[in-house]
Amino acid sequence: MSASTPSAPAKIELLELLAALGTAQWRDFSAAATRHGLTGTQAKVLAHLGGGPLPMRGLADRLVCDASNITGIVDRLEDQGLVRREPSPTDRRVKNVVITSLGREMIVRVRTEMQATHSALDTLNVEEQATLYALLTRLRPPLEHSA
Amino acid sequence: MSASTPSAPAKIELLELLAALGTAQWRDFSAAATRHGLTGTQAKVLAHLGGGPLPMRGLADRLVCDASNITGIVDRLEDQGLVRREPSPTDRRVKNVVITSLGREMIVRVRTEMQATHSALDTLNVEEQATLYALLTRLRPPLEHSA
DNA sequence: TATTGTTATACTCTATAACTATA
DNA sequence: TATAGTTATAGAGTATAACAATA
Repeated sequence: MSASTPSAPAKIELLELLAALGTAQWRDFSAAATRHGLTGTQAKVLAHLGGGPLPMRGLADRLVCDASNITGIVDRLEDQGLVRREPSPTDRRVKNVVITSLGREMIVRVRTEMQATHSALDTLNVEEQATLYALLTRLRPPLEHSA
Repeated sequence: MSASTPSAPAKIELLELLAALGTAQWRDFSAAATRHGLTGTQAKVLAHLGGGPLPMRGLADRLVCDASNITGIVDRLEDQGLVRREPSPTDRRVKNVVITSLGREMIVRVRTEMQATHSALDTLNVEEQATLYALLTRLRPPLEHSA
């Protein structure tokens, strides 16, 4: 049954494979976060803050959710000492969310504990990983602006 | 073979690309569901029931969540006439969840309205889709048992 | 006037624990 | 004893609407 020649898989199959993989990937990430006392969303926020501070509004854009939700999410992260709010020097309406050193340690730990995803990638050799990366990169832009 | 080999992307980059894609894919699916008055989870249940009836417990396994959650989820779907509960003929403890014809129409509509994902796939030619499908298939098994 | 962040509200999804009716 | 489904509860994420402070 396992056809070694995929001979143009139906689009719908590729779509659902992508969906199944995405779901599993998120589950893996969330499970790793839970092991460290975080929710998947909280860990995702920490990951987004790794590149530098972001205003509340910027986080809402990245999570693709209403801005009102960010208040509570950042509250809970701040309670755990993983981020802190800082007033913007240029716009007194804005609060920048900064990841703390503790938050940085946390997201590193979560990332290194995504066992399932790591082991899955190990089934591909370097050249295959490069091919996959190239194809996924071309898929990314249109999907990113989906919402 | 793509001429542009990105010189062995770091594993972490491939990982995050996969995560970003999975997130976008789920967002696209959820948005399509919302346009039809469903949540992403409700639409996912309908998708799982497309292959035939499943007991409550079977749905819990597929959604990878506690069985107690399924009661409410199926309740809300039943209120909308998209599924119905049927007693199992062989085990009086079991209730099989059956998708209705209305439910079937609904999930078809949701699937055909995943605009972003469809347009993303269109950026790849048939051969590239086959290559991607083959690579993702090899990634699937270990990821599926992640939780 | 428009934007940033917040609050209040309501709904859905989630896990845990305890219960029932079956097996 | 074990399993299927339910109920009760509490926490988290989500959208909507309204508000104060600032631009």
